[in-house]
Amino acid sequence: MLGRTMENQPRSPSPSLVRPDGTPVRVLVVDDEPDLTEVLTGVLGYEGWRVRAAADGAGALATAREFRPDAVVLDWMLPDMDGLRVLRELRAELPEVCVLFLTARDAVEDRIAGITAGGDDYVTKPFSLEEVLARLRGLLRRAGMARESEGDLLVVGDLVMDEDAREVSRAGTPIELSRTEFELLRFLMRNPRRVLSKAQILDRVWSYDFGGQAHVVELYISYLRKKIDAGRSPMIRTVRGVGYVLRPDQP
Amino acid sequence: MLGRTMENQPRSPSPSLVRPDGTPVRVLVVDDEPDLTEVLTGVLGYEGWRVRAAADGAGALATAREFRPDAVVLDWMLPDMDGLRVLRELRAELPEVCVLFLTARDAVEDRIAGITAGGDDYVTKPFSLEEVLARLRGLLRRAGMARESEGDLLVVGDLVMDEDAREVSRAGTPIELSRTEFELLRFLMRNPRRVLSKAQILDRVWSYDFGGQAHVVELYISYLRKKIDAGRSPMIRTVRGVGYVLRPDQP
DNA sequence: GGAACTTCTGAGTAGCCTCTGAAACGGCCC
DNA sequence: GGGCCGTTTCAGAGGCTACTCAGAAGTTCC
Repeated sequence: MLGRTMENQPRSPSPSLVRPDGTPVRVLVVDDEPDLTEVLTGVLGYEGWRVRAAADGAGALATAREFRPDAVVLDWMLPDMDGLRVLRELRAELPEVCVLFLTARDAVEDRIAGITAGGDDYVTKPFSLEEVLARLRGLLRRAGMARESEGDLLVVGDLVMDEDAREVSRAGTPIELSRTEFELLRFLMRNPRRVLSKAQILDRVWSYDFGGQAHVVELYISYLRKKIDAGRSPMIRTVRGVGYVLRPDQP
Repeated sequence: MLGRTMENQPRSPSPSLVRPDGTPVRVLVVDDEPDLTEVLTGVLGYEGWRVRAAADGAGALATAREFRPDAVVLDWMLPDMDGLRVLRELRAELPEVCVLFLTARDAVEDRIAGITAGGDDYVTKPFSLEEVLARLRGLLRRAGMARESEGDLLVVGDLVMDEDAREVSRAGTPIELSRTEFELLRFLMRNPRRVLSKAQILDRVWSYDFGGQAHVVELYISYLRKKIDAGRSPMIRTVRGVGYVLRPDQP
């Protein structure tokens, strides 16, 4: 189900990635499902990036020519063109652009081969928004649009996350996390000292087609607490009736 | 798609090779199959080298004159010219250039063997991208464009790989690897502490025309583990739902 | 021409991960 | 204090991922 919550203004936390000249990164979203482009453009805009959308290959190329994006989020199956062809024509125009493909799960083997070798990447539908954001950040960082403060490390208090290595440690001791636990923690660590509602968490960390109950968030918070706060001073706080915050002990 | 020129900043793994003056190495890719040049220019650009492409002998010579590459990746069978002739004319123009030939498996191996006595090299189609990269690095290194940190040795923890000698050892005891095992391990060792997805591994280590399933990666990881991790503390870790990491025990 | 080796496919299996449902807990308001 | 509601935790089912084995096809080397 798309668009459970949407809060749009560009937000305060780190504008994480900017171009060398200081202007915000530009992203073009291409998908023929309006719901999906809407959510994606919403979130990307909220993250402080400049966003445009297109619904098909022709529109994508036309927009790209004028908008000159740094990255493109591109559906593999478009009504008018094959994903590979769009990629080629994009590259002809913008040699340095990064492309993140969106594909159906079963279409993965369907000749996407070689995509990751050239630095591009893909995620399979249904995906979580956090995943798309993370991949996009990774692509841009590796393409030289870096400037993440702590050399690719997320740090909140004595909690440290290395996204590339997928390692997490608190006060030096390593912590093993499952995939969902990791993504949940990443979302929390990207928004420290900020209360996040369960709906927000569900929208970002779980796939957009998740049909279950918001109860899973509570469950996974509980898992995380056991691994992260166990014995130590608690970093994950509950705000009754509102949501959760990640807060370092020493402010 | 032609000329994904890419002057990317240093990307994640080591910027491996640069010219004496500090500028990135220049490589010219010559092949008449667009798919192939596309993937090759993609990878080489991603590795931080400056890349140009040409589709035939005439184009290659014209581009070379202006681009002045340090190395050329050259298909032996071009639509307009014989590989040998291209080589000669290239050398007339750029005496120092390194050439890596791409050839069909059965084609003229002995003839090429004679040519490569002069310092050039060749790989047979279908090849893996890791192999092309490794050969190219080798050529440039021998041509004095070196500056690889550990004197041609890859070292991760107590694991050591000598690429030229094709020797691997852990904690001093030598380990025999098959060709694919070796290339897989080389890719892992070139990206230590970084989670690599099966798709990434497949795209780099297996030939570009491989039509099988990502399941082979699991199989070869299992082979590698038996030889490398047997009895010792495990270096190859599985990250469920994501991929694999090579991680030294003591960071 | 055969033996040894390598690469890949397919099937079976073990174990992890995710999610549901239900029960216990605890704050908060009346 | 009692009841209510939101939260936490437990236990377990089911699905899915990754690992392993066995064997077929291809390759290399004698």
